[in-house]
Amino acid sequence: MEPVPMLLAMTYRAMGDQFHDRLRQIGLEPLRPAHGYVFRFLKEKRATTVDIGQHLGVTKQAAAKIVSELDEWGYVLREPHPTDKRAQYVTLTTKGRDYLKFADNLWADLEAEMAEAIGDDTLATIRRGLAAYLRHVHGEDQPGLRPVW
Amino acid sequence: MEPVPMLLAMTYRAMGDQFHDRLRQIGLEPLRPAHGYVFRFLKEKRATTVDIGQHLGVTKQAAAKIVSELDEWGYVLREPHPTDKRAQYVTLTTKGRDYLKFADNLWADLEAEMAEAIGDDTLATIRRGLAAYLRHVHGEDQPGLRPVW
DNA sequence: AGAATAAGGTCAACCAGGTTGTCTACCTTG
DNA sequence: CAAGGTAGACAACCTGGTTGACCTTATTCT
Repeated sequence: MEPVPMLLAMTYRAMGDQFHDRLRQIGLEPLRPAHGYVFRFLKEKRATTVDIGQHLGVTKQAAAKIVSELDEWGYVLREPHPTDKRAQYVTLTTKGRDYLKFADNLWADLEAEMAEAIGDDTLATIRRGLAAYLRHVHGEDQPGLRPVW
Repeated sequence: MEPVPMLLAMTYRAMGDQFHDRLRQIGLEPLRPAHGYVFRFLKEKRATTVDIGQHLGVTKQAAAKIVSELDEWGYVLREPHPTDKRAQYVTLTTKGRDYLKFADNLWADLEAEMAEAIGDDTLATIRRGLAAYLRHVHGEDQPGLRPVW
């Protein structure tokens, strides 16, 4: 009997691989998951590199590396912080926002296919079940994403 | 709304972290997930380093590194292959088998707690749902575990 | 049988994605 | 206004993988 974590990991991989494949089929360069998480984070709030590192659960240095990649590729730019001369806000460029929108659609597609394969209700139960478990383990405070990837 | 893969990843982490913590509490040295997967694999079949690499989804060199660690720590030993003078069988020592048994119990505990937190039926649905999805994606041929870790 | 090719294992160089540690410039608080 | 904390850059290092070359033994193909 497969242990549950194995199922989780394999499903995660399977979805991620599909995502990656389709992105490439379309010719969009497939960034790493961490990049996607940064996009999603930046859509919500203006954030500094340190904020990003915290959200990702990595050191600020690691976050800085990711940010400067994204900058180099034109998905993001750093602008001076209005009041704090040390800090910089990292913000999504149009290219970044477009990528995110596209990726979100793709995720939705994949999820829809999953729903079709295993049933809407089953998928809904999985969602609720996992979310409930996470609440049970961590209480209300999310621990950041932390490198699974 | 959280994307599903995120839920999968976070749950995987959460369970893995708990496993790790408890193992350490008890004083058992916490090996990495890959080691555990090797144990589970070796319990079933006699295997060479190459087999292990294939099962794990990594190169034989990476597998060799893992195996020699396990050997060094006494969980495993290499014995000459009866008919093929190039090859060596990797087999579990008693220490390795004990570790595996212990770990399996621990996993069972964690899973039981999960069941308690979210309901037996929900957990069962998750199991079945994920397994069904994996079949749907890969057909019958398992692709090996591949580093999620 | 003998030659070409494939496969197991090891060694070595390298790479990616993190880490820690240190430094400077700036901010905040007593 | 001095003391301590924080954003960010730079550098050294670690881990867990990779690729490539090689030797030895097996297998396959004339």
